Amino acid sequence: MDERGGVREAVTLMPASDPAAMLGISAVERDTGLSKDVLRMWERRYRFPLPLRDKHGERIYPPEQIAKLRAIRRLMDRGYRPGKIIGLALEDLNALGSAPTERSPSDAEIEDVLELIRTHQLPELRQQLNQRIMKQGLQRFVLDTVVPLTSSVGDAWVRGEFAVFEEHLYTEQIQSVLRNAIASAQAHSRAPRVLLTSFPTEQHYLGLLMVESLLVCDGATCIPMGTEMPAQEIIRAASAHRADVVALSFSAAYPERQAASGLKSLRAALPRQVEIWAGGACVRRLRKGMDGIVLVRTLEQLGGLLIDWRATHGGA
Amino acid sequence: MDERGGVREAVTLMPASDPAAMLGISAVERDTGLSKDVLRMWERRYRFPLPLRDKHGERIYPPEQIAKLRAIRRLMDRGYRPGKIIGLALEDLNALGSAPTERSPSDAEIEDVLELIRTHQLPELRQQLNQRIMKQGLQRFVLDTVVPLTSSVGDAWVRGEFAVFEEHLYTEQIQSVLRNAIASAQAHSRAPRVLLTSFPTEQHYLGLLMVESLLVCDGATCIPMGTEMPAQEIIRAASAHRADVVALSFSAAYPERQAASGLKSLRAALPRQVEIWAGGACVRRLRKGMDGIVLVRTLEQLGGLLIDWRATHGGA
DNA sequence: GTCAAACCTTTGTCTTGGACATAACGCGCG
DNA sequence: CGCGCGTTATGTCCAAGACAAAGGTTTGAC
Repeated sequence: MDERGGVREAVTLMPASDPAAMLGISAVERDTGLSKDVLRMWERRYRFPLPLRDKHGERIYPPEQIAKLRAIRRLMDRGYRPGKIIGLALEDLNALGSAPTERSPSDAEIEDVLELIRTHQLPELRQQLNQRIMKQGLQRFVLDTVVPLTSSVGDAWVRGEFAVFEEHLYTEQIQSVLRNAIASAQAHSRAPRVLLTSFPTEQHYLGLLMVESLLVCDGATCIPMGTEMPAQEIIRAASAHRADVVALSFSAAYPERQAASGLKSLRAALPRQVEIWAGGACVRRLRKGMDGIVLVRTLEQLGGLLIDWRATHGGA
Repeated sequence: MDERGGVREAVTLMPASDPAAMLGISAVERDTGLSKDVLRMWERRYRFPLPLRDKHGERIYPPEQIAKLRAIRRLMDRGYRPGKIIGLALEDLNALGSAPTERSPSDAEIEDVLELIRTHQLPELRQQLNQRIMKQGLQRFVLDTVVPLTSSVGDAWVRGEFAVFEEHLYTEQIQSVLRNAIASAQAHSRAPRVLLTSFPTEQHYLGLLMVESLLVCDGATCIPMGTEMPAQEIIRAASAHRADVVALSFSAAYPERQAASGLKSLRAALPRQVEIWAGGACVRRLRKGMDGIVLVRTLEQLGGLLIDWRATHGGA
């Protein structure tokens, strides 16, 4: 009932857009992550988007508007506010977005992998990734390959160079490869015991997997709980599993404010000896530190944090 | 902004419920999967739920009502309609739900695993699962262990015997184990090429993983695309990867009608030589067969389907 | 000069009630 | 029985408004 993503007929005969690509408000909500309420509110306030209407008077969004909405959403994730950018043309938005493209040194190697995705060479992709793990070791693989690769894929996707399915396929393969590597590396379980998860609405799994990989490399004991864990449950789980650290991941799309307040109340509820580590793109944007919470701004820090923890708790 | 799951104060001083456990309408939507519109509509039509109001006049739902909503949702997934059951007491709902508990013969072994989850013995759980794979082989493991185990865990969860985090932890471990098994089993890639995915809003990943496991056991080439793939993308992906079969998974919660219409339009858009296999709890409820679509009512059928396919397409 | 409190602006969520599409049900007819 | 059809049950969408909370900005104190 909440899905009307199928074909809809426009009431007008404007040849502007392919009627097959028009989406209802529910489908746009899914596609862009902007709630129905927000879509209607923007229409009222900013006069964008201005969808057509089907024969029943319901909104149908042409693909151009959906593309622009996606671009806006992407910029908002980076901290822009809608009022400032909603008036810009799609190309200007894209320019804003791709401006700070920080290409890493090992450009060529990344490009090779992108090419495999582009040409749908699944076995070769898998092999290539496994080969890199072998060559670099899991730790360097995550830091030097997975991180830049994932952001390149994300960029290519918003620029329309990658289809949705290509991005999914990539994610799928990386997850598979990382899980396997984790399983192999996971042998001796030493302290600390780290509980890995994210808050509700935060579905990004890959970040958690990268963290788990790095922690396992350094011999920590991981308790992976998957995504979208309510605070109450995190507290119960930390106690049940005698966690020393609760590690939370926040993607760029996660609202900063929500992250801060969630962390604060979690801090208040957890015993003081349990550390909280917060990481991910959202955390990178937070200006101030938070009391009793370790902000992990880059994955490279993780190793050091482990060492610190062991130094502090070694005697205990 | 869309998250108000935190503590809220009730306007009344009724001692009926713990104010800390009250949730706003957004949180309830996430928790139950019932949209805000539906929650408000039920309140109008059926006089349930009847949430309290906070000082701003906004709905706050006490835990009892949330529990009942969850039970209703669960029954609806099994085909009940809201009007018939919304008047029942929570205990009656639970009785309805747990009535057809088909306990499998190997009860005791399942119970052992449940106990490990209950007592939070992560390494033992992992070991136990891996041991079973070794003993039974991947195929029997999926059919005889994962399937009944998963449904037992689900039942225990709705009965409140398992916490959310315990269920997540279980899911996490099973996925990890299955992925590893898939990676090991995946060697020679033979026909058919099977594209694995689900429609948008269908997030259940475990079903896909089980299917992939079984297919890999029989030497098929799997192209796992993850969940929530729009029909348009499935079509593009099938073409890009020259898929012979598109396999889709539908959990119990997926609306039947949506499944049927989605499958129909997908069938119309895909080339005739590409088969469509649809499986999952939702499909099991569908009465009639659909033209040009293979309904996989139980996972056991998969092996036979592969054999059939190869028999038909062997010469080509 | 720096920090913080107070204020203004922007933005998103919630509310109500109604309209309406359409799925599911149940009945009567071949 | 199985099929078609009318009826009921159910969910989504719409509109406009209220208001809280986040972000930014200005002022004031130290």
